[in-house]
Amino acid sequence: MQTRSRARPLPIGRLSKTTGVNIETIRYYERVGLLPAPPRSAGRHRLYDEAHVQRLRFIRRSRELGFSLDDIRALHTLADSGNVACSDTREMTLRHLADVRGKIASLRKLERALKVMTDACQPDSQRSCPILDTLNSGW
Amino acid sequence: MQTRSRARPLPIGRLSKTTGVNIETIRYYERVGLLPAPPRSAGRHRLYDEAHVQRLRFIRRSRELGFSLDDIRALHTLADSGNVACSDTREMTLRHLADVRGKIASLRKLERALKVMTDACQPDSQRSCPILDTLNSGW
DNA sequence: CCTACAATCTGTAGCCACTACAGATGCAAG
DNA sequence: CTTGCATCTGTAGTGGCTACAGATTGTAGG
Repeated sequence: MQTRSRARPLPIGRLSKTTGVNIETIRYYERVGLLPAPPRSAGRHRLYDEAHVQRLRFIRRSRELGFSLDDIRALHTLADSGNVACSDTREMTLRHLADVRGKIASLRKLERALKVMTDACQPDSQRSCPILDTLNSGW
Repeated sequence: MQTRSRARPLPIGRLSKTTGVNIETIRYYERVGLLPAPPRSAGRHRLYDEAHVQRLRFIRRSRELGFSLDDIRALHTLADSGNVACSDTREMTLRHLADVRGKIASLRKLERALKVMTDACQPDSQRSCPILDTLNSGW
């Protein structure tokens, strides 16, 4: 196979397709310093290589796990620092996990409250709407 | 008791304190047409009455239940329309409930993935960081 | 009545993470 | 060389606030 030879660089549209990240988002990541600015063609079109593909996949996966762009910047710094930095990433991830669990807990509270309201709101309760009553007077 | 006499109007700071809504947020709600513009003093300071207090409490409670400002506008319209509109509010609330449940489900997926990562990342796994490995190569 | 000082005013800009244009170029296939 | 898609830059919008700056107003104490 010849894929070990230097791969030809990808324009932004192909990078977008292979990584599943929107073109506008890729340019946004470059603007905010998350993805390094690639070299350009003579006509100023961006030309990406395999390292950019890896970097962008890292970013996408981190976003899917709910990390903020600041978190991802920190993860990049750790990953690039050479030393393993496992305890740092672990700490970040645990913080994020705690955050996610907090969000789940408050959404569950919400879910329960909304369920109580819709359960109370039956077609035969005609003289007032329990949902509006709740919103008007608290619960 | 004399509280049945016409209550004296509240300036924005008192409205903020009695409802727990930030002053800037109150003005924002007025700007986006969620809270009706109150009468003003000679010096253009806003003067709120009891109806505003009720309206703002309604908004705050709806926000706490996760309704968007657009949802709340719709709820106000329904509430003000005179007829009970129970089926409409119920439908809105059910939609919102489904949305909340969807969010809970995806946060739970996230939670599981993050837990797997932090569990794999033990102090004795020295040669590479499982978290960074996951972000680099997928899972 | 005057003076402090607190409260409020308007208008604008920032936050996060994108997304959506407009209008001007570049590039590659036929 | 033409056609038509891809890409370029720059700007503005989204939701739901929040944070100023700089000017005015309201009010309590002396």
